[in-house]
Amino acid sequence: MIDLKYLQNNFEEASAKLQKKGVETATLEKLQILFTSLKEANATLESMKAEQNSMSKLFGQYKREGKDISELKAKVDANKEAMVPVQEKAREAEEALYAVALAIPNFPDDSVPEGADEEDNVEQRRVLEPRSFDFKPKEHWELSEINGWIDFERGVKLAKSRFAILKGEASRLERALINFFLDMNREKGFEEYSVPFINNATMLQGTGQLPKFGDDLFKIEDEDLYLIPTAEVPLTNMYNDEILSEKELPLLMTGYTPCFRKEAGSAGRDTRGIIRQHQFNKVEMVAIAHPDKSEEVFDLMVKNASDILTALGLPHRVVELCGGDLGFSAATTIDLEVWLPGQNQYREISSISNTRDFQARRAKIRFKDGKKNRLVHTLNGSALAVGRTIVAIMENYQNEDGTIEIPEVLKKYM
RNA sequence: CGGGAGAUGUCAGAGUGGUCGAAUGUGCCGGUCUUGAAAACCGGUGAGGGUAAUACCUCCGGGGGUUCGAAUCCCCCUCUCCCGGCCA
Repeated sequence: MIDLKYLQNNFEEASAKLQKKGVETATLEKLQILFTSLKEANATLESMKAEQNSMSKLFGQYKREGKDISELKAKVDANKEAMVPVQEKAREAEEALYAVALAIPNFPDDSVPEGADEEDNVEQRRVLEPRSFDFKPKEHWELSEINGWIDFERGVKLAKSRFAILKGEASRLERALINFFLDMNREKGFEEYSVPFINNATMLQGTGQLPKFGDDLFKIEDEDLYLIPTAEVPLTNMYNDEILSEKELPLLMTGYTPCFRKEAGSAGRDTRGIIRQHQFNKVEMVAIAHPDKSEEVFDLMVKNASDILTALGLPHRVVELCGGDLGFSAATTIDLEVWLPGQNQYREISSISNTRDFQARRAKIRFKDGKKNRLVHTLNGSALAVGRTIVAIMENYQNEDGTIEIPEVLKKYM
């Protein structure tokens, strides 16, 4: 959630920032009005409560002294009755405020480039030269057919469209990649965790998926539980509603989980192959950092993800997302896009974001800064998306006959 | 899933209608003592809102109720522990 006090005191600046993300000023004006009316309602209610409290104290005193309480009782009853509508108003004001506030995206950093969509993202650098082929490289789903690696039909039979089965060497490659990623992350100081793949609504709200993006989640029937769309949710929320000590920061975490996404808005995109599935595996990095240090943690995470791709010999580019392409919770995001010769384009394989204090405010993650409690910064990034790495290996390591070489660093894992 | 017990500050744990945001111990921070450390002793130390700062308001698992007044009484829910059932 954004800082409402900041919005109130610096309205022009705040609304200019959010314009980068396409939030209309009218929405923010509405939010500001709701915030003001909540404060007013609370002020009225609290003074009435104060009066009620002090009269109640008197009540006890009168009784002890054997005084007549009938007049006091009449006053206290009247005040109590008068409080009912005020209380209702305050409750409504709060509900109305949070309904709007929780749907406002994070402020982008000042450094974030202007732009409407991915067309306006800014390429920072390329790593590794794409290999030149003396034959026409195939797409991964064609290669899958030749090697019998992916069973799309039976995946659909088991669940529905956009579910697939990996077979034999492909399945072992997947397992090898997960281990390789976890080992690389651990070497950089990320502690490994194995977490629940189902989280409750409070946690989903903490990281920003709820309430606005409930349609993208698989919900467990009759339970307050959801399949996680990313390990960012459990890893970040491990510290939900906690106060950390400054010396334990930064907390660097990594974990492998499957990710479940309805992707309600993606009909028709990447329908062929395993680029976009309802279930995919991912190894995630999450960091909880001191607000003054989150920048360097962010750089570490970007470097780590890029180093993993380099170790695998996969050409990629580093792209800074523009305001319009930035996710809901992110203040700044770097995407790593891997080269897919079959598709003849770069495709996202990792997304690394600093959410600043946006998730921390929602999830109430703080640390002791001397005597005061301050919000931490939370960061997350893939290292890496496993399914898309398989696609990248297939397309980059293919031979003319359609067979696929296994990258050197993975051989000891298979 | 059935039976029983419970949920209070970092943790342990007292508190059964007003004097309780809450004893005591522990942890943590600061100090005295010490060459230094430990021990001992002294002081400080929950969270959120509100304010220029006070005042003030809210929070004793969550929600509702009784009462002038609820950590304390009543109802519902969740979770934890023990016993049994089932089970990787």
